[in-house]
Amino acid sequence: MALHPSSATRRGTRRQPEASRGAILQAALVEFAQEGIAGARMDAIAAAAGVNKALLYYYFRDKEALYDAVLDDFFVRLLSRVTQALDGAGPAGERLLTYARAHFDCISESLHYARLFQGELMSAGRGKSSHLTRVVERYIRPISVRLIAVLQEGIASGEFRHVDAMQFAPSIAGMIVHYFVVAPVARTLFAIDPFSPQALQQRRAAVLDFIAAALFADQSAGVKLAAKVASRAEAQPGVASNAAKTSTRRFRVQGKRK
Amino acid sequence: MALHPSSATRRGTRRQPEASRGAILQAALVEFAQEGIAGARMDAIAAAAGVNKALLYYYFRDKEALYDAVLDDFFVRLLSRVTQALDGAGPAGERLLTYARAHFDCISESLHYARLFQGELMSAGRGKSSHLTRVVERYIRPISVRLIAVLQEGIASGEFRHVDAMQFAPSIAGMIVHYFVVAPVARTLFAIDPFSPQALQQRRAAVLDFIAAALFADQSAGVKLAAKVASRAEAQPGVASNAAKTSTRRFRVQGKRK
DNA sequence: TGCTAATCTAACTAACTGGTTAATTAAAGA
DNA sequence: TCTTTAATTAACCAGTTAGTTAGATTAGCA
Repeated sequence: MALHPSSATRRGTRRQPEASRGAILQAALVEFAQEGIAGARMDAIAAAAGVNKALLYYYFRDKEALYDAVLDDFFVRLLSRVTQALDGAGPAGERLLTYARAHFDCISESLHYARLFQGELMSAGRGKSSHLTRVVERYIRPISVRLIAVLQEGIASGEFRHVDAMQFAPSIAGMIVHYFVVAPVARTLFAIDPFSPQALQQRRAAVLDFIAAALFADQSAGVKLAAKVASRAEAQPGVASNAAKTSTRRFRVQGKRK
Repeated sequence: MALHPSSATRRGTRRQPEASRGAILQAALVEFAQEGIAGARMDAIAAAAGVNKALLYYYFRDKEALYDAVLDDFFVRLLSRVTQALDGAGPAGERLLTYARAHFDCISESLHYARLFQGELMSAGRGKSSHLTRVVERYIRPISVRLIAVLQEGIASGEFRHVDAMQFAPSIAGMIVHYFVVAPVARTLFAIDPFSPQALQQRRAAVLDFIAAALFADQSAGVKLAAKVASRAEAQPGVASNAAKTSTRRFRVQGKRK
């Protein structure tokens, strides 16, 4: 993801703050997803982004701040997209399946994020992780609240079985995310490319089918609806830009720790 | 997990190879689960185990070998227990739900393992991870083969819906494992202890219910069976020893890498 | 043209980390 | 008792790695 891969980059100045910041963010995403926050190397990120390592500290306070920025970059998109689905019109069943599809699609479009987040979950383990707490409060809680509301709505209307929404909501999310995390296993187990367009499409259908079959009171009607939602054409065409939405203003807090 | 927490340990020798090796393995499990293979510190493991760091290298070739040993320690148990369930007697539905319960219980009994494995999945990311390949071939493939067989048996007999077994099998496993990974989220989101006995029991019931509802052709019969299997009393009482099953013989391969 | 602020880098450092070595201790034979 | 060997440690080392610093380059502006 180097900025000027081959061109004789006039060193010492490129004067492209947006591009630099974006390149750093993108490189950091890949590195963090692959290695985890502990395994990620700032040198590697800088090299992949094609900038000097010090520039990372110019734009981001430190490793942790860069990590937070990468997380935000994804969750902002996820939240907007998923909320749109959950707050839409139509019966609870349709909204829920539309949400599931949106969530799935959002991850397939930027494959690194699933592993990135799993990594964060790992290190969160025992003690409160400030990263995780932030993400939960800012993004996951709003999603969760809406998702549970939709579930309860469907249960009340008799469209869904009488499930425990507090249990069912994370189950759904888990079902969606899981595939992307386990992909390496699938690769060696079934000797396939789990991220090929066909594989992804097939998986998406299977996930929606699974959820619908488990949730709807009228199982066969649910399954039919799931198939419809799964095969629907893409709604969002471009989804706008990736990163570089926050101001380019660099960081520059001369607060030395310790 | 220090060996002799407070007693004036006669330094220089404890002459308890089994205990030392076990303490190292246990400490390594906790550290690896919390920090990932990259974040784990050999010094920290040694300190937690109450032994000198060099002893880690006496019993295990290097960090990676120790990591492998920790993984094996869990998967050996999981494989035996889960295989027992899948190869048991009775109709496919009962065997499948029994398997799900065994898998869930196996993880709840040693909570670190879920995160440990997720960590491995993460770092496996792109390039083939030798750790993961080993685990897949030795443990996951055998389980997977049996699980798929049971699924197909149930589908053929009409007990299950016509699902894609290759998709459904990982979905089940994901459903089971997911909770333990997402636990940190649940902790901050719902302000509960996701590992309390009640929470675990409740979750187990929900997982079995979810699976049964999605899988059985006769949904209500499946759900009923799931409830029965979930509330069944424990089968295994002690499950024998934890680690220290492999010989104590230390490593001592003077093969320097590089 | 010269000043100022934003952008960017080479070179450095202090702390850490995986791994090694040589020595020490106790138990088990001979 | 003497010797061997398994178990264990203190002290060390070489390679990394997050983070810093001082300075260079350029665009824009007065």
